[in-house]
Amino acid sequence: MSNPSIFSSIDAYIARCIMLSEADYAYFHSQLSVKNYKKKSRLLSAGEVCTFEGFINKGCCRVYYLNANGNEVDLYFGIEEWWVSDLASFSQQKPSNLFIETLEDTELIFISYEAKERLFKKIPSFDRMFRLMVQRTHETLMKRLLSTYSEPAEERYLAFVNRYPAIVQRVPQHLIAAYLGITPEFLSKIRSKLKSKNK
Amino acid sequence: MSNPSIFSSIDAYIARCIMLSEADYAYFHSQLSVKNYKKKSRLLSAGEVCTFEGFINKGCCRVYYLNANGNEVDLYFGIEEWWVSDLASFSQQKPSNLFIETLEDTELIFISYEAKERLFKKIPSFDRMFRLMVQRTHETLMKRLLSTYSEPAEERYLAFVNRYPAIVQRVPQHLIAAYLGITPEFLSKIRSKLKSKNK
DNA sequence: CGTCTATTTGAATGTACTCAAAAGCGGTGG
DNA sequence: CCACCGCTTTTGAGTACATTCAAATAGACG
Repeated sequence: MSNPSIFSSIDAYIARCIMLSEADYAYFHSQLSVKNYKKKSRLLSAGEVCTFEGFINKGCCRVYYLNANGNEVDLYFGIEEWWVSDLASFSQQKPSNLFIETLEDTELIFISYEAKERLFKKIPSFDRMFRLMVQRTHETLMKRLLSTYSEPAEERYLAFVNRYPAIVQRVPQHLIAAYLGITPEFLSKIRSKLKSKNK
Repeated sequence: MSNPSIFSSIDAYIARCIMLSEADYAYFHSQLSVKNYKKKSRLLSAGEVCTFEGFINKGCCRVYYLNANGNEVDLYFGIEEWWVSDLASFSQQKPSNLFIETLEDTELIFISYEAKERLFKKIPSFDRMFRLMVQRTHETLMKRLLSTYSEPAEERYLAFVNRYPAIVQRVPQHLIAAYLGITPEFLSKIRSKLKSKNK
């Protein structure tokens, strides 16, 4: 390893789920690769098979979908300590429907499909780690789905701001609209309404 | 086992994901329990900790959420070979936000939290099985979220009918409306519009 | 058969969208 | 350092999708 601390963030992430020996960590690191991207780099396009799960060491990405009307819908934004991937495409090695791109200069730690399989074979507790990870994502998605069906856009926006204040600072507003499933114009109107309320 | 074939459906389900020995299956079965419920039985209420994952051997259930306005939103309907649970509540042993109830007389195969942990310990490939299971659910949820943001209610209804024809037959229409995130009145209007179209 | 619940229909309303145009903001080059 | 360009955000008018409320009809079950 050129820089002994480059994996410190991902190691800390792992350590919250499972216990690994020094040797396990060394093997884990041997299966990873690190890469830097400029702002607005495309990491995945719909139609490609997603070849990686990427841990954001530094930077910001968005994962989005292009619907039949040509509108982008943002699935989520990732900052430090988030993973970006299309799990469906990656795990089944089939073409993706999603796009992933960087919103800032970004340093990613990659794990490939083959490396992940090797990891599962050599260190079975990674099965558990990734299961817990997917479970958490699942819970988040479910809550989002429920709030979409239960709350008007204004409340969903407030909940988003409240839950992801760091992301609101870093992501342009029209992308947040695309995440909330509303038009940028409408989000702007919501914001101006909220502003006049709080005065 | 009183009835040697009672687990045949769940065994077939498992076999699609992982390979198990006869002994493994025997142990697996020893960790399960089977229970029959009448129509409209409540299996879980919001506020309770979800103590089980339930595999539907026979019957039909719904998993739903009660929002702040007192409206029910259906997360999904389960028929034979589906699992019903609140994974977030179950896996973290914290109070649920969901309700689960039967829509027909239903036979469920239960696995408790402790039994599942024992299973993971004794047969680690179950970690993999449940990871794959959550991954599939994750993919389904994601598609649903995207379609909610991309398609009007009419198309979502058609997609639902197309994807789950068996469920449409068995679940009352106002619950399908609650799944689609629309009012029963509006679903009725969509249907009558579709009917006049296809004549 | 009667009761209870589910579905349909209609009118009025509201939330969010489309389209168009103006204003703001950030970066880049002269 | 300012001017300009492109992109983001705001604002407004008209429209569409979906809701609410109310009432009528149809179905299911004891």
